[in-house]
Amino acid sequence: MDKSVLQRRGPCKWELPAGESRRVPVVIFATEELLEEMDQKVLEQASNVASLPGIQKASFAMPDAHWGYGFPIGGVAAFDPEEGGVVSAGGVGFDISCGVRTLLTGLKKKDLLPKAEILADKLFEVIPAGVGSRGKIRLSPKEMDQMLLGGARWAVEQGWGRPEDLERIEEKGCMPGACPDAVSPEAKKRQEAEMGTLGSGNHYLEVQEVAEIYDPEIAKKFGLELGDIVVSIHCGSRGLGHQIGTDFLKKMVSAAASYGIQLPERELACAPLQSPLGREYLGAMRAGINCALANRQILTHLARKAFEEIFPGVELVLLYDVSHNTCKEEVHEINGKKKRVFVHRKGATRALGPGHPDLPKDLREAGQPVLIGGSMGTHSYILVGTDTSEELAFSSAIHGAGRAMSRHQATKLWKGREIIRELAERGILVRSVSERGVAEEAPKAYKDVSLVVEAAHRAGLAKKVARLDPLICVKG
DNA sequence: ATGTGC
Repeated sequence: MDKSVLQRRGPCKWELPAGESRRVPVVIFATEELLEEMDQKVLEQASNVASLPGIQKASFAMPDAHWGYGFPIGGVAAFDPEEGGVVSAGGVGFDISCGVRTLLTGLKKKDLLPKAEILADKLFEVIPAGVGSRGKIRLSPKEMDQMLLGGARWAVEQGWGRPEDLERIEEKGCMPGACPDAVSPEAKKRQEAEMGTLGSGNHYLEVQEVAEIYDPEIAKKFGLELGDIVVSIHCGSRGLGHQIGTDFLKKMVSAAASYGIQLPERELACAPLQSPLGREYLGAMRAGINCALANRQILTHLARKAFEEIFPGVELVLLYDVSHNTCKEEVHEINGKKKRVFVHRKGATRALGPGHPDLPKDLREAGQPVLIGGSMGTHSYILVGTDTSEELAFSSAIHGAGRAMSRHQATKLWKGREIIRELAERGILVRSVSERGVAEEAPKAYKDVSLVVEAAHRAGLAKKVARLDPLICVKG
């Protein structure tokens, strides 16, 4: 990125002032090094977002930001409905409520290693993965609507989990305000057999080791010790979320003119929060959030079954579940005034600081666990929300590394089989339905997640707690 | 990300 137009506001904070068509400044959080590597498109896209009606405070880009559809991935933007604020399908992303959850197992690495191969095989057997993968669950139209209304709470009621899991999920596992009627029949049809499936791309289920602890006090509160084995699941709302995105993008493109919104480009398609289309999208998107929460809950149930077979009596306890593709109604202090705004986080994680009332009681003092998924064969991180992130970026932080090259480029450079062998030599067992998928997800096809974590930590967006290293990776 | 796109 050409940083000559930016003003430095701190060691990890850069600003493009409001002006031209920008109603608010663009704020990029990054080290100088990450900023220089960042795609110029991030600044263009964040600047376009800054021109949308009703935007509050600033158009933000996180240290892991990269070029996305309309809004940058790693973008955060809040809109006030009273000031003509908008909601945008491209501002949420196609994989609605894609996110990460991490489960504690109580096992140590030495317990796991003798059974790692057999556990990898078992997990791969019970977790359907890959493009278009189908699970064992079939939802009738009535059940589909109940799932879209109830999220992970619905899944637990069906027997796929425990009530205490819900305490450790945003919105207690059920996003209010979902409207199944706003979800197209086609979207529902695509999801009929996809509950409890992992999908493809960078979605995974990993068995990981707590490899380093940076904040012993918080780690203890999270139940994390060095050498502990944890399970992380990264996936989203599958075909349903994707179809909702597709459907509403189309609707928002054709409606923008009728709402008198000047779009700097078509991909920024949006609708006023107070318009019928805006409300309809919010209802559908919230249903998509519930679909993702239910999906991760069912995958958790499947992982528990696999673990029970290999390690009888072992209990998988949910540490936390975060979403990183959402638009949520929240109260934030803006210019000294508490306001009700709609915060788009696209490839950005909510990161509530210590004491926030929305946190479960036993985590409130510590702050929200912020789960940062790595890519296959690389580190993942657990961070915690800070006191400063509310003021900095509506309590938001990074979500992961982000790609460094295209899928196509990656498949030219590597063969899946070789990647699997190299990872096995490093003690990482990969199970995947697609060798090409493995090549596309090669560790070096991604940016170094450690650098973006360091930048988020230094910027004050979230604080480092622990690093996780993969041992088993189940992929699509 | 996606019943992948060129």
